[in-house]
Amino acid sequence: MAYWLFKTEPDTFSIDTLKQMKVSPWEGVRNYQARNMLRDEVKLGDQIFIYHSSCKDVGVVGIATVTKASYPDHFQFDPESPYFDPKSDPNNPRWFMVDIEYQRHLRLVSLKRMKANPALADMPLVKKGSRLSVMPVTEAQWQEILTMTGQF
DNA sequence: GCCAACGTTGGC
DNA sequence: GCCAACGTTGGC
Repeated sequence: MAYWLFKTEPDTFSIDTLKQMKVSPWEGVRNYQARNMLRDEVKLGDQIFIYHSSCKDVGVVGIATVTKASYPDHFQFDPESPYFDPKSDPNNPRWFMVDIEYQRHLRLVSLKRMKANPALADMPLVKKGSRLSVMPVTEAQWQEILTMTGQF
């Protein structure tokens, strides 16, 4: 089982939205590096930190698990969707997604605190200019962030 | 294949 | 809302 961090803008889709939906597709990832991980590496049962970006309280806010691995993101073929990609070929889809299930909220671990923690210095998240929206998390980083919530 | 122009991300 | 940093596009 592997660990990941998924970014989302809470104004669009928050940890609370996920809690209400219980299970949701993680659609709309339109970045090749992130796509490759969603398509090839994120597996059933993997654990995910949900991270809120572009908002007042930026940071890790909860945990989800993968309930369905890698399948084509159908929104890429929907002209009405903001995630529509006219260049994607239905016979060879460009974008993939997974389904995730809400597990629990965490007390906010802010980006500021994560940046200040040397144990997390290798995370793409804390590096200047990083825009990766799906990233791997090592077991040590996962445990460190859990410890930082103070919830045990 | 280079790289300038452009659009987007995301913290602040 | 600003803007630096980044990824993508497309002309050549």
